[in-house]
Amino acid sequence: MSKFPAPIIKNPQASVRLTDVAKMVGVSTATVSRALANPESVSPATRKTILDAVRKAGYTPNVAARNLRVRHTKMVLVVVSQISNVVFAGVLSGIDEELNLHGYGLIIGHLDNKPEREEHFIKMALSGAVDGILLLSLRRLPQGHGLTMLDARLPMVALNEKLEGVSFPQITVNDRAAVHEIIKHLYKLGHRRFGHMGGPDYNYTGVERRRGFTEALAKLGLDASAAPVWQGNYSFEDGAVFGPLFMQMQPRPTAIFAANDEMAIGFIKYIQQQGLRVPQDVSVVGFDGIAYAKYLSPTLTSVVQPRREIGRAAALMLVKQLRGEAVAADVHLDAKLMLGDSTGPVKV
Amino acid sequence: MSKFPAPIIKNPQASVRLTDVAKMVGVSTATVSRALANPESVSPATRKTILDAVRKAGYTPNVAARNLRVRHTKMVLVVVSQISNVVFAGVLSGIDEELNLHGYGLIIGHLDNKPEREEHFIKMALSGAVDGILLLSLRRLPQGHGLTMLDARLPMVALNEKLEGVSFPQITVNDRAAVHEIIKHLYKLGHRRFGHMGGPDYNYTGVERRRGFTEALAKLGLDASAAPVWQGNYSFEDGAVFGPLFMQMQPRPTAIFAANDEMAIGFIKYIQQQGLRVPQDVSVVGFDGIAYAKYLSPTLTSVVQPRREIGRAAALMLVKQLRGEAVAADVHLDAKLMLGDSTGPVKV
DNA sequence: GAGGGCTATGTAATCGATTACATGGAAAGT
DNA sequence: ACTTTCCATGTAATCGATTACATAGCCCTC
Repeated sequence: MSKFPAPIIKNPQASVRLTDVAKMVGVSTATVSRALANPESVSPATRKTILDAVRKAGYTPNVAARNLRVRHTKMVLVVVSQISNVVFAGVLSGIDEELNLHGYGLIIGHLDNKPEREEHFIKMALSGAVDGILLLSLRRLPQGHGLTMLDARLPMVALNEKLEGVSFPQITVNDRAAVHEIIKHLYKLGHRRFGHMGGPDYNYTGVERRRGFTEALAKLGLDASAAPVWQGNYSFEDGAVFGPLFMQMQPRPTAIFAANDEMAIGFIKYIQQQGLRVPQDVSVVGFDGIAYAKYLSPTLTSVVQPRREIGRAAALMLVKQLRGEAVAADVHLDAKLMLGDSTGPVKV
Repeated sequence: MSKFPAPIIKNPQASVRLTDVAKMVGVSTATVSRALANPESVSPATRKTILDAVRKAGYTPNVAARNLRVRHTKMVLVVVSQISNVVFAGVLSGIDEELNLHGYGLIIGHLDNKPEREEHFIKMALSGAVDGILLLSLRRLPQGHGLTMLDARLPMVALNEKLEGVSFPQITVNDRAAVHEIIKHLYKLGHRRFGHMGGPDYNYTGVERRRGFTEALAKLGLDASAAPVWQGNYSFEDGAVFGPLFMQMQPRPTAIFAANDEMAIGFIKYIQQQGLRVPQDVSVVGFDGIAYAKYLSPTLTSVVQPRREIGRAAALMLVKQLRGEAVAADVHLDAKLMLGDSTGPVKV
């Protein structure tokens, strides 16, 4: 058994080459190539003949050959930890949209929450399969490890992350400011005892949202160190896990800020089952503003992230680098507070 | 200004070629290539020297050159109408997982609900950028149009769709059987007046779920033609749109089956706002079994789709074709009814 | 009408791997 | 000792485009 089975080409004779078209028309391959890439550089008459022949023969240039010769692929790799995450999916849509506009294609490197897969995508990038890389919400790694080692090799942009000691631009949402807004809103409703269900601290968003929380409390003159801060992994399940912890507190916080919507939802479900009412007994705020938030009972107060814009901005920055243009060092976008029914005045 | 700007290579001299390694070691390029692809075919001594040099030089084979020569890319294109759809995202995860296992990479062709983009991916496939294609829930097109025209050119598999006059295998979920189960369940709870919020009829799932609905009613001896059947586009918004239609019916159906969860959720939200209670006043069933279904109030009765398995099965079938192995004509997977609190006995 | 410039096209090198075929030498068989 | 086989390696063709450079013909100009 051969180690390299022949590729299955259902219809081998159907593959038309540039040479074939050239022969059909009776010109050189150079002329055909030019007629396709640079129509004005060929006389109108030959151009027409060639284009007709191309259509008739169903010729499509072989990209491997082209890529080899021109030394780029017009492809971008975006490495993402989990595509089924709705926030990432939205960002991905934005990336795809913008890249498309500029003639670039998209290869998704799905880590599936297995950081060791980075190795595979590093190889891919090094092999010249893509012209640039987008890093979406990656787990922080020691400097120079993982995909960041490609820093010096390829144009890159990081999204939703703030990597240290790295020379490429990064684009983030101003999470901390959004958290300040949340806390201020709750404060105005009379809340003074807060709790936070935070995300993991191996990436930017988890850290920033937590930091925003303690900062905001301090700013309001409250004792941040007295506020319970739990740590979860952004799942419904972890939200539910915090439920019992919350229930047994004495006194309980009157307002909970969760670092993402899923945890907020899991938490609300749990405490509702315990007979508590939201927001009458506790106010709960999420983060991300996923579509489902509007359909829960109560609807969830959250922060809506400009997902598509994050993606587009990052893609555009990468494209600019690819074109050799200068790019801003970093970009910050703003998220917007979305008021729902899960927050209300503190119980008197 | 040149039409073809030079690619930006941040560190051009860093790109090591096979020849460079060969020179370093003092062997021919053939030997280096063999040491990498087929280690046993090279003497242990040279193998070690070569592998060391490869590591030291940081050499990674150029894929464009390889692809050109071996005439395949080890890449698969999956065309999907909307990646932010959670069902598709789950399927995508499964595809990615299985493909990975077999050494294939994944290029996602995102239509973003714009069918005209198919053209672009057809070109891509024809240009030899991928070895095979996966079609995920595509809009039905007249025979031989759109991506199905590639039927004779490349190995393909369709998911969640049943295209006509096409020679490649297709994998689907037995939606109709699942719908039968739903209706039977509701019937046992005493329901006799049913309504259906269907999906669009330009793809398989919409048609099948609607067909399952009328079939199931008929099987129970009910007058299917009397049951209201609306048509939506699977969105929350459309679910809400059916709300007023439902409200003004006289008499109202006591049970509503929605062709997906989003519509069910949008509908429930609307009628709850109108003061109706689910399931006391109406039972509602969704389809897909998205994670959020468990966190609504009431939790949603739905059908959980084996998303990951659909993806894996399809990917495996494609890989088999790619290896020239025989594959089953079509595959049907089963979905499982998931009971929630949105269904209950009919009001007496 | 000689020379310069311009346009349309052709010739052939090139990108960087893989691999069919050739070869030299060692091991094995007679 | 002589042929055969086999193993490790080398030589060079090949994949299919793009494009630098060369050239032929035409138009202009002086």
